[in-house]
Amino acid sequence: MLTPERHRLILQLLKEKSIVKIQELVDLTQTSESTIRRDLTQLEQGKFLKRIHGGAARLQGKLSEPSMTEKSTKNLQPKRQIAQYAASLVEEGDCIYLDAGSTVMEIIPFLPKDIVVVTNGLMHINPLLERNITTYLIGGYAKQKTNAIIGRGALASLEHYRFDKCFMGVNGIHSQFGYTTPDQEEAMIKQLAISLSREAFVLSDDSKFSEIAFAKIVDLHEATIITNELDPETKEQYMSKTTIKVVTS
Amino acid sequence: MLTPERHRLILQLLKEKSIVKIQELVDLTQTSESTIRRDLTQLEQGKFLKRIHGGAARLQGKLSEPSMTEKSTKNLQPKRQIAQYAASLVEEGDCIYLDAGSTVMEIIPFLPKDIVVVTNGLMHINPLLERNITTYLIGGYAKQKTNAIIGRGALASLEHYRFDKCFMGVNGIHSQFGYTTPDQEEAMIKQLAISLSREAFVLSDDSKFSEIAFAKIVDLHEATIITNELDPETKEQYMSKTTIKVVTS
DNA sequence: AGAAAATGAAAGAATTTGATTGATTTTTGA
DNA sequence: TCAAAAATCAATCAAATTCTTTCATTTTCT
Repeated sequence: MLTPERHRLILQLLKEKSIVKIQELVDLTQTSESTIRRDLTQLEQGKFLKRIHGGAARLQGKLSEPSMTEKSTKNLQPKRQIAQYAASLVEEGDCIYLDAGSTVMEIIPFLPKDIVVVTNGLMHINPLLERNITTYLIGGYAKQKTNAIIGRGALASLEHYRFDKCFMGVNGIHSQFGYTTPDQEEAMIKQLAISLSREAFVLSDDSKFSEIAFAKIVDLHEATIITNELDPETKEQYMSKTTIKVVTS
Repeated sequence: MLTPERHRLILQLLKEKSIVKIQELVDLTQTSESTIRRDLTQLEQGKFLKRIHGGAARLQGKLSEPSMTEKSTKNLQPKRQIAQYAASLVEEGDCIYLDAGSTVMEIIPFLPKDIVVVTNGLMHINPLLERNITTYLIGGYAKQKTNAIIGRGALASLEHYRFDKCFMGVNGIHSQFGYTTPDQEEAMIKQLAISLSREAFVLSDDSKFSEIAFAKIVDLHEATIITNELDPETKEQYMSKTTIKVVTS
């Protein structure tokens, strides 16, 4: 991994955590402790962070919102592992579709730069543009709650594209009904995007496996699930119907 | 657990409790009594708290209150005056187009709620959704520099709409060539949006009137210029070709 | 290929930590 | 009130962790 890439990852993590341990960064970047130490030294010289014994701390960041943020960061680790693996599937030159949603957003820092991204996720735009990734946005109705573009116009807009791969988030995965999401409109977008892709991937941490179905959106056969730990019973239940890639820490 | 992280937890607990016992902190941080004592000593030296027998107490003055940044006075900038007037032209039930750009964005706080907005400006989305205004986004290529959606897809996406009014920003206004903008792609979007509107308005403070033309985008006849002060000579120069509404303070 | 830069590993120095000990303070109970 | 008991405290030390420095190896650039 290139130096600027590592630096970017480190600073990104610091935006969320305010304090990071060396070991976390070693895991995140898959490099040695020495390299991380060198990175931290450089970043400190550039006044991007402050080194502390055992890791690094954010400089100007807000120290005053631990309760909510702290909780979300604990749930962030599996999400990020999944995202990192998913991003490794993307090859240079690919044209990919990114579904709206926080899980899928985690992919962005790990994506190669020389690709084209199409998305209906408003939250994705800034991180993508900051990385200088060519980005197309689906047109249509802007839904406030999920920051997604949906509706009839979105479907029409989406139809003009074809994708090498698409990465979808879901609210739940149901062994019989398929991937579920509470909004029929969003479901239609997801389904269309999947049908426009040569390969489809669903990002889901284990909490999403449940037997509560809201809206059937697509048969399990058509996509690969990328998830973290999964108890054997659940896995067996799904394995006959779909491909499951389990990302371990 | 890293030292600053413990310190943060201790101070946070002190915000809620005003007095904390050593044992509470041991439980909270999962460390030893010795460590907590050392932490308290350090935090007392830094004047963050006062040690008391059995624990620590919050001290009176709150240093941690970064005084709220003073909201801008009632001194309305020209941009805002123009925006406020422009917004007053919008009636309930209207469907309007908002061009990308910071000048046009100023309109948003003044818009009536019961309208439909279509835009190619990524920066507009959040303020619009926060006001619960129904918002549609044009699809297409996301241009980083101006945070605008442009390109062939954007034109196609735009074509499906019709507007009661549209509000455009410009880089310059040229008496002969018309409204100018440095990007041909953006110019095409602007031109199409204007042609799809029953009425078109151009928002421009006086600094935009200049004789430097980059790209002609539309005849002056088709739109009304909303601007602030304008010297008589300039005004006369344009008046025969377009409608000018001058907003005064 | 050769030079320059980046990387990973290792050794010793420095820091942090937890347990212990004895001193000090607070509480208890007659 | 006073002394014993209990709780808290500061000081110390050894173990664990982390840090810096150094050097050989790999990668990258010319």
